[in-house]
Amino acid sequence: MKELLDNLNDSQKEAVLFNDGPSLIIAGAGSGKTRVLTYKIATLLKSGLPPWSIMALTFTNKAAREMKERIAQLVDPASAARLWMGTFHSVFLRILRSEASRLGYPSNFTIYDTTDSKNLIKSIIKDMDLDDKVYKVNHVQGRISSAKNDLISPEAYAANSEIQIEDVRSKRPLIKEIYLRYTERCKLASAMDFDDILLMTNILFRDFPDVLASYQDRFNFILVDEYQDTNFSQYLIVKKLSDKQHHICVVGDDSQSIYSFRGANIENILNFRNTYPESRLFKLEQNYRSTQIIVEAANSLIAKNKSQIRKHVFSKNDKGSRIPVLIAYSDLEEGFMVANKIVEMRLTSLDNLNDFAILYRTNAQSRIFEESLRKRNLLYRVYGGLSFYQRKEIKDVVAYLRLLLNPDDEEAFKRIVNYPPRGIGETTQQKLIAAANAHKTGISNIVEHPLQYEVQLNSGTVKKLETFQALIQKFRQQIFEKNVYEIAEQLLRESGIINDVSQDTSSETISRKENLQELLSGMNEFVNSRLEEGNEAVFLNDYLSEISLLTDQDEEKSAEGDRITLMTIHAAKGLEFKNVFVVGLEEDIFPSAYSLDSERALEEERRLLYVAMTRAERTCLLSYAKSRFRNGQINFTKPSRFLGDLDQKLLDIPSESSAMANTGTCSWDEERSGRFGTSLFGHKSDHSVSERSGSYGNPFAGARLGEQSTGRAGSKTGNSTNRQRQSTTGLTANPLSVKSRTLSASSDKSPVKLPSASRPSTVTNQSATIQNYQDLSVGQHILHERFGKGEIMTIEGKGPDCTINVQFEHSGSRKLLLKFARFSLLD
DNA sequence: GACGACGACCTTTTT
DNA sequence: GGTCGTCGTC
Repeated sequence: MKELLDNLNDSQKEAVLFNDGPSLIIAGAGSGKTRVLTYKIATLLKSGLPPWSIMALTFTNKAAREMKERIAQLVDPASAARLWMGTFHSVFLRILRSEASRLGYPSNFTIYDTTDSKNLIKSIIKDMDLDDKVYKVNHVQGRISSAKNDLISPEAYAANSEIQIEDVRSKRPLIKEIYLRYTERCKLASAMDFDDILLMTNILFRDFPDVLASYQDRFNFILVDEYQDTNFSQYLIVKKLSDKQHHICVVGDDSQSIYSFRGANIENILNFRNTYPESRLFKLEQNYRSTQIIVEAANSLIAKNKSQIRKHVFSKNDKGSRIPVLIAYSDLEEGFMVANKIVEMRLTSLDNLNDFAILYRTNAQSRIFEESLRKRNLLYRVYGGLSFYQRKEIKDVVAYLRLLLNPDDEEAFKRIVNYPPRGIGETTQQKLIAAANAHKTGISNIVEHPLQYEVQLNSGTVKKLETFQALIQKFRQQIFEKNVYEIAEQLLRESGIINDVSQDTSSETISRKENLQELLSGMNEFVNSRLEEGNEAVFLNDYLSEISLLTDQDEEKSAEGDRITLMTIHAAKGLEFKNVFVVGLEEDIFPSAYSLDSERALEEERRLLYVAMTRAERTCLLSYAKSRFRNGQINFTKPSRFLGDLDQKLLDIPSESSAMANTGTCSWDEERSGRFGTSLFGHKSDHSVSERSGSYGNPFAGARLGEQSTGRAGSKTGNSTNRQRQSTTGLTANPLSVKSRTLSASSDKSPVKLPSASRPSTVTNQSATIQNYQDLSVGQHILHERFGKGEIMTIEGKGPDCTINVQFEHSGSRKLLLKFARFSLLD
């Protein structure tokens, strides 16, 4: 016990040792939060508390697994295994399975994942004859999900005037009806969605006080990690469970609350002390991870947020060096700069590729970095995106398995009743489901006795259904006789899936086959490891329960050697890397365009950057591009306002790039000022500020004001066509793009002749097309809007049809058609 | 009912 | 640029 505590600093020790009542541990980034949690649990175990009386709730399965491992080392593996430790969803799913009957569910109920939910909502919208352009699935699903997280039933939803006003105002008054039907359909299908797991737990505890009491007695101690990311539903579960013994300890950092989009409520942590007035507060403020400069910079950023718990995170590590800001002309160049920087850093250090992470706001941003890293022969690994279990072929097999276990699983049924094709199409499915709904019964009754329920089917269809049923029944009889692997393997063959996948041999189907193979071996592994753990038998239900809550986050495939990590910032939470690139620091990306209309959302974006920066141990680098290819066109971007929030003293902004900026894009500010006069904007243009700022001042402050006050109103309306045009010309310059050629034909008419006179002052106009073709010569240096700096290698043809070959510094060599190419001359 | 072509819309973030 | 859904044809 004593040795245990020797590894902790004073404030950590205090937090670990206080177990007499509720406590809140505010743990700054890198302050050893996990350590405190594990040591606390270890201490509790060593003091004699049985492991099954401790509930520890984490945010991801991975976090739970890691903590278990550490506790296994600190105490012993057997105790660690018996802890009730896991995500909210997995822990309460376990409880729900054993109490399901009280809620009117069979214990083998299905978990609908988000795709299932959306599909169901989609079909309800269709059933109701609503316009799916107005009732967008994502929106409706979001409304329902937040209602559930706020514990608002369909009835309460309909009765809540505030909600109703909102829905009516957004022209979607019938969401209440969709919600109601959705709930009924889930019930008929014996299915719960993710939110239901928490909602149903609350209902269970509300309606069955005896059940609640038994769990209150059972769990002596409840710990919650990442408390800042809990939602109301989770808050209430924890509150109720701990109401008797008051042994609750929550750990979190309000500065790292980044999940409000899925209902997380930062108020939970901010108000903890009101909820538990007798609680103790502990603060862990020493950051052991990062350099002083990184910590200070992150502090300077987060200080711009209004709502937070006061704390002072500090580091006693090396001071470190200032935070480099990489400025690129285009998204493409940003990729090259980052890749080059990594190469450069590895020349002067012994860092492995594992020591580097590229963190971005959205998954879509990964591609460019993948390309640039590939070109540099740097190995990398992309996290996120489509999880293994979300792939079509995998979901198909899983749907079969789900249907075996739960015959009423409507979404699984729809998915596979006609896959592989067996002549039971849309129409038949519709009839079956309509009948199920009409009779308020599960789909299995209808499928087994279509004629009794007066479903109008021709005899051929009935036959086909019977054949399908026979197949399912055959396997269903085996689910508690054979293990998952055996069942799935046989099922793949007999259902015709293997056949279907093997039919054509395009490269895509090959990988589908491989995926199926991987699924099978995963099942095999699952069975074996469960047997090793001492389980007597491992069946389908165990497997499905396990994977229903699994995400790719939890895939532990990271053993594959030395690679650079690419992931979203959300995915990076809780991780640390020696060197971190935070990329795409541009308005509308980071902060996201969706966050701009609310201060709350904006603060969350700021916290997101805080999280990103504090992942770094030694070096944190920030980057942005001045133009970005998005949704099929080039957009000009503004540096993120967050760059301006950071303490400028701590940033390292290359003077060269601000000099380059003057010749390039920034000239549009001169133009703008020239035409309209500075007074209109009431501030200096970006670059004139940044010019001064080499050593002092805030180069981004101007940018921020600028984009807010001038609005890009002008460019949004009148000039948007110009922008599009520009994107086509941009593409034309790209020899790889075939499509663009056809596009450029249509825009041919105007842009060529427009140059100076008739065009309004826009970005487009600035690094304008070159009119005096004779000015060009081989060897001339140019600055291209998208490709950056380059040198002209050859010139071919004359006049507007002249093409030049340019060797770009970071974008390779490209052929540019002069009349379209947008660049300015250097030298 | 299956398949292929075309067009719309898209992008936060995930248990 | 990529995916998903719709529409038209066989």
